[in-house]
Amino acid sequence: MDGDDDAAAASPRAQSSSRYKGVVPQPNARWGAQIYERHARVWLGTVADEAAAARAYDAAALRFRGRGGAMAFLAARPKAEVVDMLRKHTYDDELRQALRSGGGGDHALALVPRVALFEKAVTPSDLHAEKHFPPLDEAAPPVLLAFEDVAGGKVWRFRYSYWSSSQSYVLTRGWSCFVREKGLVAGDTVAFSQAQAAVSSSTDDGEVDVKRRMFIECRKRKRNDGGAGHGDDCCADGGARVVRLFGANIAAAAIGASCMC
DNA sequence: CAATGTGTTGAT
DNA sequence: TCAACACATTGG
Repeated sequence: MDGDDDAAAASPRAQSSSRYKGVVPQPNARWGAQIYERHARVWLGTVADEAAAARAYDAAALRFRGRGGAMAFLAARPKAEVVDMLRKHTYDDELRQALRSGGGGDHALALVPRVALFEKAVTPSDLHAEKHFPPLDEAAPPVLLAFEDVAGGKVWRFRYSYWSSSQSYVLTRGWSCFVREKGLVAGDTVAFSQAQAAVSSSTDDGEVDVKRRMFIECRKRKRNDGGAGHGDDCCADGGARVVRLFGANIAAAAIGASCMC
């Protein structure tokens, strides 16, 4: 470690680096924003607020790469994630959504003002998700809901439908993958939230639909056992445990048949 | 003089 | 493409 305690205050650029992309510390304890395009650096100016600099970069990124389409979409994502999307057959959906919301992905996710929807432990319980998610007619076909992962910005898509057999609303397709990849076990909680401000996007037809961006965040319960007696192995029951989160008792066959993992 | 943004380099 | 660092330039 370097003793830049007082140096950080006095010395120019000692303020280490920014956690935001395109944001660089300036000598006077201010922040500069820059973006690279075609081998050249485009200076976006200096501001006092680090977050403001991040927003400046965001705006620029949208301008420079917003209309880039799939190229930008791909460029903005780790190769592993793209491969992942292809394997899950969600590439088209996610690309469409990315293009609609404008931008190839924003790292400043944490800056989006959100309001909490609900939070629930991953355990059998009766959750009334229908009070929070978009209205779903019992007769209507299932819808796809997209949630942006607060940790990383990855988009998780779940099929949201009503099961008349159990008279409950459930998240099915995609949920087991989410649980597995996140390493969730019973006792952990998953928090749902949505952007405070609605986002309106116009479709090709000229229609304008207003949506709220929805977010998902994992909160792992503090673990107390050292790994012995692994009764919580999440793959043991094929993810059925987690689906019960919504009070539904999903059949293994239902997931297995359409499993995207 | 303080603030700014370009030159430049090394890394990913 | 990116950020770290140095420094020439700007302008009040």
